[in-house]
Amino acid sequence: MNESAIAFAEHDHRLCRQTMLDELRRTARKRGLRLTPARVRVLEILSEAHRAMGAYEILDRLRAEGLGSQPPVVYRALDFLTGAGFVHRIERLNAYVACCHPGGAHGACFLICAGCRKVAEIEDGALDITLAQAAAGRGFAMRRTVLEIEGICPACRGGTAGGDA
Amino acid sequence: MNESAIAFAEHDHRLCRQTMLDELRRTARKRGLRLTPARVRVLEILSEAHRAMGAYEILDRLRAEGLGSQPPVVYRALDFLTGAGFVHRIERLNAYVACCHPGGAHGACFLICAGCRKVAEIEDGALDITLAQAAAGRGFAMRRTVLEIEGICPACRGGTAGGDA
DNA sequence: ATCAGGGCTGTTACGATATAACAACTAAGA
DNA sequence: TCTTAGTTGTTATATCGTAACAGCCCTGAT
Repeated sequence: MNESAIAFAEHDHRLCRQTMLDELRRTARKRGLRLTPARVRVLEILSEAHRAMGAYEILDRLRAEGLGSQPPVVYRALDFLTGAGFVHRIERLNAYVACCHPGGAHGACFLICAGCRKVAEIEDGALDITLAQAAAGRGFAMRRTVLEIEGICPACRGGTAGGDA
Repeated sequence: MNESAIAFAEHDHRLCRQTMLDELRRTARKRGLRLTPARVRVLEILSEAHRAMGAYEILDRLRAEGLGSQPPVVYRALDFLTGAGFVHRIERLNAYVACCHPGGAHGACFLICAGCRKVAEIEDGALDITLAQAAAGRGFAMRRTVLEIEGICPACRGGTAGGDA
């Protein structure tokens, strides 16, 4: 779960989902957060996809399963999961993606493939440091960062599709 | 016009606007772009503000001046100016800001002050390089970047207001 | 001088994303 | 058992953005 850009590599999504849900339950117990069906299901949906999904796209799934039918349902679940560190919002896409290394606050950077629409979250210490320096050097107190790189992922570059790995 | 984070420092906004417009006219002549009243006025409005403005906020101004009253008017002007490199979109805010060093394509990074809502564009070579390396090292072909740092600007930190410098 | 075509404008209509507000319910602790 | 904080369901609406099309105007070719 900690390789570079795992989302772009072939792997078992069911395992991702399971790991993620275990982690969510553990965190919830530890911090006294309440898990509800909609919250759990939204994280499941996102962690199987490895791509950013729009709120209304997620809502359609919930609706089909009888877990809610109005926008606030999904936005509330997303707020909860974002606050708990299990979901990130991708500003560039107005969409949401499951976090690859949940558990703590961390500066995230995303690689967004314009070919297959997958989104990979990367951790890069050098990047975090450079960014912190850029802000601090200008007397700016950094609070939250949005780092999103749009481009073409290895699979799509290679022509090996990348469709729904 | 090339200092760090000029938007956060006291300075004469009329000069900003004038410099910007001169540059726009020069570029337009050179590249055969057509300047229209709405396009010029949108850049004027943005370059006096030094903050991100929503499209509908700009539209209200245009409307008051008889330069157009429907959303497509302002979105078309913004598309033009963005394409020409004179305006950037701030994804985090769904808003637009005048470019501080127009003329060429460049990786931009923005400091967004949560206090006074001003937005400063910075150039940082180290940041550009680190980012390029982060992408390249993962086999990802970078095309466009979104770098936005939310926090508190020097003026707002100091308590010296920062309201409408 | 005229006319063809590309680019721009004005407008209607609509789609997509997100939130405010409030009443009703539920679970956990006093 | 009662209280209360948190959650849900729902209606309504705000905010942001675009498709589509008719008409205008400049420019360059004839």
